[in-house]
Amino acid sequence: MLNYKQLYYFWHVARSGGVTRAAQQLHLTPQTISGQVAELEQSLGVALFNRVGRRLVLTAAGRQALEQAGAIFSLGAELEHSLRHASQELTMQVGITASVPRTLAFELLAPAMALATPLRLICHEERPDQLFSELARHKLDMVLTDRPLPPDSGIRGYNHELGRSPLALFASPALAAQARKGFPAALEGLPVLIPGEKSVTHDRLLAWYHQQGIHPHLVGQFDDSALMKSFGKAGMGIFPAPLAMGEEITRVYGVERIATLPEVTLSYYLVSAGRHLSHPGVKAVMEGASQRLAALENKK
DNA sequence: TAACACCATCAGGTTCTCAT
DNA sequence: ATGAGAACCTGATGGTGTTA
Repeated sequence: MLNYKQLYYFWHVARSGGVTRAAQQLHLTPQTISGQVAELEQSLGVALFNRVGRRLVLTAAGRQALEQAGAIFSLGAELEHSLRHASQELTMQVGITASVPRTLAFELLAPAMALATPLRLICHEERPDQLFSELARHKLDMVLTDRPLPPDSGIRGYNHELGRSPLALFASPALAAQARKGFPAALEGLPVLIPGEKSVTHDRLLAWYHQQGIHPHLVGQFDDSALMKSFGKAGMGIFPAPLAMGEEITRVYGVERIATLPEVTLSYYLVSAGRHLSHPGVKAVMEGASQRLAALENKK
């Protein structure tokens, strides 16, 4: 029978690069770690490390063990997390990247708040890589993002597409009127506000301008989409947003929709730590998403 | 090249848990 | 209460890397 604790010590040694560092992390002495790893090797009948000088180098078996141990501890954490939450008030920890419009995030999360079991929602906004790392450590139940978790990120997570919405361009009434006269050629020379470089919209919009043979006159770049809209409201420039947000943007910011760009579609994703969505709140978000997005687009 | 620091491991003892 | 075994400790040792 595999000793879970010994495997855990091995996992720490392999990841930290040595017995001493692993001992520091685990608040144990190196002797204990070394002894337990040696026992694990003996019980498995295979060397997990080659002793090269005073360094420990993973053998092929060690690399395989490291990879599978990661999956085992991830499952263990998932089990612990779900059991702990089963006996407590249901909470849902959500990470939201800055590039997801806040109103859209609200609409997507709303089905979770309508569950029969009361749920406490805790939202976090961080850089995508930080959110994905928190998700992998089971600190979050899901991440809402416009850019899926890359397969080569080394982080364990599963992308679930929630829905798509074409991109639309908005501006203050005067600027919008100028842009509409002979759209899209009329955009040449008109000021543009653009989301930050980490946003998918940033790349897609610039590519669209390039395709149309128009040189965008960039006057501002914003990680915070609400700030970009405020500048747009003041007539500082044309700005992009998903069509699904059109009704809200025109109503709240008093701007007008210039045009929809059907060839530029934005996707939104729910990223979960496990393949199956066991959390009822996460499940509700996933199930209600396409309906919510469609309802938003019909409002326009 | 010698001195030193660092690291892994061995030996032997203690503490804790669990079954009887 | 007691004994067995697991887990951990301290002290010591020897090998290796670094630096003056």
